[in-house]
Amino acid sequence: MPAITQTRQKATRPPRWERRKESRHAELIDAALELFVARGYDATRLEDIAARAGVSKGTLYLYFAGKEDLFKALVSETIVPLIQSFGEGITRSRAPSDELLRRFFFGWWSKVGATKLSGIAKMMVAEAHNFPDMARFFQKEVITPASQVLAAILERGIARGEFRPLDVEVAVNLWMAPIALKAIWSHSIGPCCASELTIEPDRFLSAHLEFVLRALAPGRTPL
Amino acid sequence: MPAITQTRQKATRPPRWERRKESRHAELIDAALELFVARGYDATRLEDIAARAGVSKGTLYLYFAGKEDLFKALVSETIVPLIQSFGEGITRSRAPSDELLRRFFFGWWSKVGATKLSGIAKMMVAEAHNFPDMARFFQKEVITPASQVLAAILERGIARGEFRPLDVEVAVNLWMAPIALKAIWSHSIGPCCASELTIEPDRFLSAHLEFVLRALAPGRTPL
Amino acid sequence: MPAITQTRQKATRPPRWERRKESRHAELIDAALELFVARGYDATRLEDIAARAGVSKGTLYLYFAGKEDLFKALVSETIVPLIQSFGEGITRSRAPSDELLRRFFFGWWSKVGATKLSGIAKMMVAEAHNFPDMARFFQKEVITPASQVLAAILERGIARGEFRPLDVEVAVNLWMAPIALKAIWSHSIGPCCASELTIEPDRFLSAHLEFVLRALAPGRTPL
Amino acid sequence: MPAITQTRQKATRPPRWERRKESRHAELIDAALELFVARGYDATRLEDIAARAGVSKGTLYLYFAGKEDLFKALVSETIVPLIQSFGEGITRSRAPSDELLRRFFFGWWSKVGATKLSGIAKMMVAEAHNFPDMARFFQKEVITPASQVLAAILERGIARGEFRPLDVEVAVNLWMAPIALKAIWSHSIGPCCASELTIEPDRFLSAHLEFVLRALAPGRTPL
DNA sequence: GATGAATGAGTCTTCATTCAT
DNA sequence: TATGAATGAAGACTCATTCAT
Repeated sequence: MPAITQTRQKATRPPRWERRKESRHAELIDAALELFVARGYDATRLEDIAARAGVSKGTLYLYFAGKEDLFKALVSETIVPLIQSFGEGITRSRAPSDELLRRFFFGWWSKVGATKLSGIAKMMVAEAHNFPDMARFFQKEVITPASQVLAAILERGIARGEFRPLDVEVAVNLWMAPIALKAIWSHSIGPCCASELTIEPDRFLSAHLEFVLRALAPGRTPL
Repeated sequence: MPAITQTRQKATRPPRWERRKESRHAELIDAALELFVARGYDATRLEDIAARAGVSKGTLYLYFAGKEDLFKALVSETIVPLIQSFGEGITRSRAPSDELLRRFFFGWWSKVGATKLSGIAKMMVAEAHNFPDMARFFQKEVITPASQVLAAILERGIARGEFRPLDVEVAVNLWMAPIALKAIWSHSIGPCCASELTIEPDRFLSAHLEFVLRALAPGRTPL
Repeated sequence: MPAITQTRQKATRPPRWERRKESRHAELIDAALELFVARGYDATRLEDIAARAGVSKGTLYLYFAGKEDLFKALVSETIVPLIQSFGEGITRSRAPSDELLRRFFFGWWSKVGATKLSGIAKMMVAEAHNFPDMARFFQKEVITPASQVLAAILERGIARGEFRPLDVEVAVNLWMAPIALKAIWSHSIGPCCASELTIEPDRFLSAHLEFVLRALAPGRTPL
Repeated sequence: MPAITQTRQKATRPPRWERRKESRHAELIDAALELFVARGYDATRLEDIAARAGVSKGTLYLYFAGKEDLFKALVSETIVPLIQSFGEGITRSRAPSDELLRRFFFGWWSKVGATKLSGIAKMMVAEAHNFPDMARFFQKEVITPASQVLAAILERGIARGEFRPLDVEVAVNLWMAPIALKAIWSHSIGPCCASELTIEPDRFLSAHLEFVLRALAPGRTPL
């Protein structure tokens, strides 16, 4: 019955208006993400966020309790779907471990690094001190899970003899860094400098993967 | 008797202020660095900077034209000495190239990463959008020179047959990332989370060096 | 019972603020005129203007970009209606020229000199150096038009043989001075001194008119 | 004895330094007059006054208790000599009364209107509200005495039958206005507008005198 | 629900005044 | 006496938040 009603409304009223009303929340989150990432938390005025979302200043308060609440909702809600979709397919696969590594790095780039979600990392770096609980949330929900996926791949490869044994914890730290920093950079210093300095993702990721695999290659005498 | 009393008061009671023109500048820069890094540019009040430097709000304006000027002076003045001292000794050495790499990574850590200067990187990441000229300055004066030192080491090693040929530009990008991100992290998300997550520099740098050297080891068949 | 109480409170307690967009602008201009004239531009605090207009400090900025903008709006908007209403009827009249002079002086006094608009002259004198464009605007929109009306009367009288020929330009300067200075005085030194020193407008204007007419009387041998 | 010492010092030391030390007070008054007149009381910074007088900010406080004291000293000290020298010669003269009038107007212009002292009038107009006691002082020491000189001339002329009887009090008010306003104007709106608008003093004063004399001419039927 | 006028606490900045040198 | 570094109160302006409509 409600479905019918909704359908009717959709049919009779202009659907765009209807849809907007339902998606105001998401539109505000989107606008906030863009501006917080670009200008920083303090330098972003709520009025600008509202304007970008196409609503008035007061309307924002119908959806969020205030600036801080908007910030926290933005981080939480944007990160959660990110986590769920990422890494699930990888660990269950039967493919060789080097293939899993490839999927990990390229997948991370396409699903996170290349999306505007990567801006959250920049935001968290900038605002961690002022929102420590958000920083912990970010660490717990993003850094740690992603690291665990990578760690799982490495451990699987070692267990299967595809990789040489090594300090997995440190390796994960080291090998996450290039893609994490690239994401942060692309929202901060990168856009300010001549764009030719930025290396294309494919070249970047391929080289990273190759170096990682060389470091993992078994049957070598220690250096 | 009153004279004595007065003399005593003069001796014990500290004067309302001291005349220390020479050191004020550096003290204000120091205080600003600490607070800007910790709280961010906007969230830092000039009065707090002044208080931390032990002066009043108005005094700050005797040394800097305003908040923005203080920020820019801080970045410029703190970075310049950093640049000059770093990398000079490395490129002239006759040591084996792997030894130079070690010196590079450990030297960078001790001279930059471990100092409060590393906080500038975090600041630049956060404020690049609002201070694009500073971002370009940072890129030109810090990122590029440091990258060039690393590139020079790699090219020397390749030329001398110590390293296998590879894409130096990408390699530099990839291998600077871990130490750069570690510096940024240590001023943002790191302090918010349980400290045991942070890997000690020595373990971190040693592993990084080892992996890099494995990736550079010559005489291997391509993967 | 509580419901009734609440209703009563709603009825009796005035709301924290009222929504009166249309009249706020004029109320602020009014308040600013009064205070700027009395205390001078610099010595007037925006908060006092806002308070006198019955609004808060922040509200002022919804209507004016800042102190300077308020000042300029005040001058422009207050002067324009003044110009339009003055002098129109005079020049078209068929009355004798001495009657036109009477209308000019008494009309100027009732429409300008006696109103708070005369305060603008005092303000412009005080702030001309700091707002030269406003001073030019005032000269162009007030002094010059008023002078032209007086000049037109004099020239008409001379042409019709009612007045003796004379240097109209200088005469206009000289004969505007008493009424202009009286306006300025009434907003500055006048109020500070014993009020009996101030001559009533009627006695003042009548005498002025008489002297002017004697100076204009034809058929005299030159002095 | 002290005289000898002073003479010796004058002979041995560079006299300019010596003289400056003695005239600091006057130099500060001069600098203050210029800036207060040009920019207004509030908008003038003490540091600028000190700089223009060639001393440091602190030195100003060795000569004046503060900004207000400087202002008051400036008004008092600059006006007093003005009063004493003016009008004394006029009233004792045996010349015809129209000649006295000429001396009055031209003398006032050369001794006051044309000097920087005329700026004080502009200043008083602007600051009367904030310094009412100074306004009263100005009225008492400048306006009233000057008016009395003019009134004395008129009354003498009337008594001697050179002028027709009239309302002296009003006439003085009316006939002081052009020269007073000219002085005020020359420090405010005049400098902002095209200079050709300003009439030369001689033409201005001559016309003024002529009109006044026509108004005073005896043996006329009332208008 | 939606709006935007109104608020007022908070911050940067200026400058008269003080005081160690 | 002279200096100018230091102070801190004061004021312009911003913007997150509230609320009458």
